[in-house]
Amino acid sequence: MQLDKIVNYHKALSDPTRLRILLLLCKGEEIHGQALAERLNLSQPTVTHHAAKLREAAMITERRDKNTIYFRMNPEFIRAGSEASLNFIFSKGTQEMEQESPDDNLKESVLRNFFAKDGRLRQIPAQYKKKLIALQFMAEKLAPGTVYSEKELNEFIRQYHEDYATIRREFIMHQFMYREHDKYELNPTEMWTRWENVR
Amino acid sequence: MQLDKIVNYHKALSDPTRLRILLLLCKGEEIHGQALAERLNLSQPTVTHHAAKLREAAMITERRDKNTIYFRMNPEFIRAGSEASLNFIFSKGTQEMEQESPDDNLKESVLRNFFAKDGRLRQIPAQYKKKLIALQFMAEKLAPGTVYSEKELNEFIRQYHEDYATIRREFIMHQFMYREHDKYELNPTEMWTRWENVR
DNA sequence: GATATAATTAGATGTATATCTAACTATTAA
DNA sequence: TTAATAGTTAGATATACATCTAATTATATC
Repeated sequence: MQLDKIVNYHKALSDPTRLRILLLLCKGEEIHGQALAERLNLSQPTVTHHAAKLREAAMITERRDKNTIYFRMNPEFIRAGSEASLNFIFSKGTQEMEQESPDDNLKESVLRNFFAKDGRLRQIPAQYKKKLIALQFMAEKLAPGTVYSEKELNEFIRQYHEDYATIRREFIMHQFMYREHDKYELNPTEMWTRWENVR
Repeated sequence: MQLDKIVNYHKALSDPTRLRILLLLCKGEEIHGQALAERLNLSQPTVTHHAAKLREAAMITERRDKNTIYFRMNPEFIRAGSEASLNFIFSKGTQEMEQESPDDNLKESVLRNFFAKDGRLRQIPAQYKKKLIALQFMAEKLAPGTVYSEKELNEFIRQYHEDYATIRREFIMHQFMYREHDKYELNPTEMWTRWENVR
């Protein structure tokens, strides 16, 4: 999973000792383990520990000469990780693909399986994605710009399901509708919950 | 301390749940707490917990409407943190200032206090920075390019201090000298331990 | 004032991890 | 082969923190 790599990148950099090690290496010089331990006032095993983490994240490279292991910074990987992280958070690259079609097959199957032939909702789907599909399907039947009283809205929902209270709450919860002083109104569709970017 | 801010930035991003929250917010939409909790399959307190961390790192902003708190991503700060982190690691900006003068006052005082009038080292400084100053002072008296036998080097060090074994080891440890088959040679001064970037 | 809803705080629990000392391994050199 | 040196591994300890449930606070509405 992509996410874990990003997490590991930031874990590697979220410790003051490791940052200080990188700082010591940032001039490009090589420094060996014992020298690091002494400079940082740490034991050798602790240096080994941090070196392993930095190596796993490809932030340093190592060279052996006799008994001594010299560390050197790997700046390209540090920069690359930073960029990958930003791209991930801002969803560069994957955004376009997932923007469209929230799984049309799923939508079809939910409409087929959860709604009876007479249009009523058999049961409220428990699974998150499916529930949203059912909610959206019903919300689309409401008139944009119209202000509904609670009573009117209950009546509307009752066309589909007896448990209007739950569904009314879900409409609010997932931002299909907005409530003010017991008056209900459809939100603009841009605000309707999106599930494409959940992953 | 500057270091802590960088650590906190990466801590904020080193948890999969928080990354998923940012991912949900990355389209610029607002999402409120309960919706986040449901989407991520977490309890509301857990969302509060993560929201607090993200807010501390200025990665999200919050807006209250009635009882509900809506979160929105703060992309500028996420990018700014990334840049600040790289600048810190690669020591942009501070590098020039600290490049010079490893604390000339300290150097003077060490040379004055630890070396006698006849030039001998009274005692090996225990404090790291001071020890390096004393070592460097002595190392500078060695001839670059010259290969010393262990005996010769011991004699040289003895000019300064009886404990030539310790000082010889320190010369190696801190990369003032290099040893191969009992032959000792001065390292190029670029390799001499630098302390400017320890902080 | 009473009730409902959203969020926060408190406290418990389990896991992750930074650090140390002691023991061990690997490499070099006498 | 033995001794010395650098590094690693094992195990202990303490702290950080992600998560939950239960109780509390804050806001809005009747």
